[in-house]
Amino acid sequence: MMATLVWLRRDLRLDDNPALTVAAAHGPVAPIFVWAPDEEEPWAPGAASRWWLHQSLSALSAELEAADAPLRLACGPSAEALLAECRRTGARRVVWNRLPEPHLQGRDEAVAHALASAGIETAAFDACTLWRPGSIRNGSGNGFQVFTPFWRAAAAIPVVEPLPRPARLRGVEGDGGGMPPAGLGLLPAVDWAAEMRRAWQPGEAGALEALDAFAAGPVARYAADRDFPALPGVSRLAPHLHFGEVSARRVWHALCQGPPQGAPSEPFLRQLAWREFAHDLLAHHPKTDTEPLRSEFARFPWRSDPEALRRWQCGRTGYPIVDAGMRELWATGWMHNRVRMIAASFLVKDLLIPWQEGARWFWDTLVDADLANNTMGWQWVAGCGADAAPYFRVFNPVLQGARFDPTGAYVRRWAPELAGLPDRALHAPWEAPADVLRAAGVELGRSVPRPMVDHSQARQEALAAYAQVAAGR
DNA sequence: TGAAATGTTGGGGCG
DNA sequence: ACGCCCCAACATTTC
Repeated sequence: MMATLVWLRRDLRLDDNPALTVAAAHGPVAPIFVWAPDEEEPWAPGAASRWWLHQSLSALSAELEAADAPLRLACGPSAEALLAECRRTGARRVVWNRLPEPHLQGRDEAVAHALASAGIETAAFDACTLWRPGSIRNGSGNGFQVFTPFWRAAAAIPVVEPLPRPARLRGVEGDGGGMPPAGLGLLPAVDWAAEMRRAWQPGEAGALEALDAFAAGPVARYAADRDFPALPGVSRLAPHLHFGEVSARRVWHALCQGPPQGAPSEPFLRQLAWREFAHDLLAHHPKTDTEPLRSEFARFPWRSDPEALRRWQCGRTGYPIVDAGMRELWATGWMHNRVRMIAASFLVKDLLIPWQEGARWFWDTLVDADLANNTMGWQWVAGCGADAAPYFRVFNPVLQGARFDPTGAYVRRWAPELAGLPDRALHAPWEAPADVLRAAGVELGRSVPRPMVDHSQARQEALAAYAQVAAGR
């Protein structure tokens, strides 16, 4: 029987994988992943994403090997690699699950066209989001600009039941022994990933373990614990979802039987819906990855300050909660969401550096870097996006630290040079008496940087800059 | 999914 | 006893 190629991209799972399921129902399956970063510009995977992708492909490769349908790895261009694989296996059909990003649609259409021209049948499926892209509409048929009404409309639409993993896969006769994941060159030349290996288990098994662990406890306390970065209060599913190691539909149904509104897990389901909202927004406004959704922000008086950007990136701003967050990001490829908001607000509102610079840094360093989420998050913080935080909503890094890391456990973990300070001094060491600093071994301006800006002054300047934009509206 | 400034209220010290 | 002031606590407004 003729084999079907399954073109895997960010659906690196066997569970709830429509393309794989359809292929398996037809006969032999030849799964293939094509590494073609040029085709994803300007958003080719960043360094942290490449590390994750390598691990995830290794896991999937082992899984598919054991299932008797070995994964083929190839380098782009995608169309050429797929055509070559069709020739090699004798396949006459290629199936895949759609990617949501607007800037990738042209590539996928071109691939489909190239395959069709060669007489190859193709089929694509929706497997990334909870609700069919474009299906959440307001009364007048438009997309939503505000989350809450989006959520109300979405929650009324049932989420498709996830598919079980195919009972049995059959690979192509005598296949195996292709290029190993290392051949793609995704790993960094210098191994900086030790902390990442400790923090994560990429791959479908790791994703399902994370889901089970979250469902078994934290989800019930999510509303209360999610804002405290020192607590294990959040799911940490984002990178698994980004690479499709578990489907959003699987997560939804694992945490929700019956209607979402009123369910104990509703606070978390709402968070999953933010991901949907982000994808919806990006689909409707494909240029917002680089341009503000609110066009008046195009004339915002941003500063260019590479040195300040650098200090923010490496966690040397002098504000402990910001620096702890930026170092957690650098070490583990992830940052707690509460801290993302604080750190992002600091870059945009205290330093007046364009949100695009922050988005680019997150893109390169986050293992869960996702264009829709990243774009929406940064525009939200900057106040120029949908459902945006009004620009005057400026986070005070000292108050936020004291409120959400009251014991200092988070700051002490990621900024250990401050660990000896008493809780009270931890979030504003420059205000501590000299003897307290000495006792803690803290030398302001040496072991610990002084705050690079005065927050209350920076806030005034941010408000003035905003007034300038608002005036011209 | 803010924070600061400003306004209001009420208790207590005190002349 | 009474009015005055101070200020904490809370509410509202403003940025």
